[in-house]
Amino acid sequence: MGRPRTPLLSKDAIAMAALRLVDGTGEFTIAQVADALRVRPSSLYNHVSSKGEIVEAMRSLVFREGGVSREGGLAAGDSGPWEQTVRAMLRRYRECFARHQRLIPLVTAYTVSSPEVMGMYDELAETLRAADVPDGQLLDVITMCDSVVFGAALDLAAPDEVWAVDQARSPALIAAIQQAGSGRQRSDRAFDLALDILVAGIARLADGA
Amino acid sequence: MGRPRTPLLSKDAIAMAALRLVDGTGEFTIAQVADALRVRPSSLYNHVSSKGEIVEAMRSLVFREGGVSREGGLAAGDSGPWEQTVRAMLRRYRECFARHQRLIPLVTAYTVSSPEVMGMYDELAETLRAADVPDGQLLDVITMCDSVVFGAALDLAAPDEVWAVDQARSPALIAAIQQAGSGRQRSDRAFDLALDILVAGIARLADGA
DNA sequence: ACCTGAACACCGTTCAAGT
DNA sequence: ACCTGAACACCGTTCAAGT
Repeated sequence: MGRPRTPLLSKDAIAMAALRLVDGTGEFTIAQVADALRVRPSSLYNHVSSKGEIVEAMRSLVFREGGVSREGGLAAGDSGPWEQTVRAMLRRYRECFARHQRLIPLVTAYTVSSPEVMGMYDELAETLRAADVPDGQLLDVITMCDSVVFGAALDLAAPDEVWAVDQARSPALIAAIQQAGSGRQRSDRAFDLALDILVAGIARLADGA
Repeated sequence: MGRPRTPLLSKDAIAMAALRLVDGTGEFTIAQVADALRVRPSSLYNHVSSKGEIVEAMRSLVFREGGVSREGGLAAGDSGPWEQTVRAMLRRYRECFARHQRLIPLVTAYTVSSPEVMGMYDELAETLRAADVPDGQLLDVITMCDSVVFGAALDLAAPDEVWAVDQARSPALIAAIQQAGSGRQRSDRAFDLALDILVAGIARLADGA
């Protein structure tokens, strides 16, 4: 066939096709992506150099789609109360992956931080510093925020049977599971509670406790 | 060759060989495991039914090795202050994976909960209930503990370059990165801080705040 | 510059055949 | 019951050949 007059592929097009596959099945294959784009597998290598690069492209795509990389109305310069800023940022961060839950295990495998994520950390750092968190603990707090967001996202991706009653043996855990709601609602509520605890903890640090 | 008089393989032997590979390279292959055990790839299928089952076997092995599944001196019946019990449990949980950091992304892919992990959640639930955390929030708190532990373990597994100064653009983040120590120490300190925040937050819940 | 077709080394898994 | 050898369908990746 030779070269087409206008390119059939692009990195973003590849990422979008792969993301659609991951959303649907939790996995993707070079051959499947090529099929979806009506192209031969080897053609992809004119635009990406490995399967891992496609994963990175998907991560970047998801962040751009969620508006995390943009300098939006919640940027560091915002003069509002830092609690609300932090809550909004972490919520937005989690929301990105809430829409693409099955991507989470894939990006967890590589912990490379794309520029989009770094921009998010920059914002968070500015906000926390403005809230008087000591420099020496800034990175630790950010690490915990990251853990909570990623944990919440993973929790969101997990099938409902994670908390299977029949596996639990203690009365306390059985009661807890029975009180809990269904998948998405429970996960959202758990995240809200985590944000409460996080913000309260940060406030204590800022007060020099 | 035919059947040997005494079996050459067992599930645990396979898991141990695979774990050694993962510890060394972050990956494992059926062929590699077979080679390490001086056996043919197809032989493994007399003891496990898939590659995924080997991952599960590794998870189980790591927990047994770390003593998480045992009913140890820190069991639910312990009458000491709940803060210390919670701290010790989560620390022990994280420690399991600290010794096998590269296993983390693999077990994160499947979120199946083995009996060993469930036993850990049972203990945690009993402790938190005894500490007067309301039933309705028990599972949310457990979810957050899980997030923090897994996040800390992932953080431990990540290469040092996660927080690459040259990627950061804000003064606050650059300062934070420069103040932070090296890999293991920083990660340990971050986890300690997370435990502080976690325990303080739980205490607030228990007080009915 | 960009798509193709053929080829490469490797992958996980199955199963009849051996003892 | 348990290891083997051969086979299967598939995998990611490379590269000379085409336009």
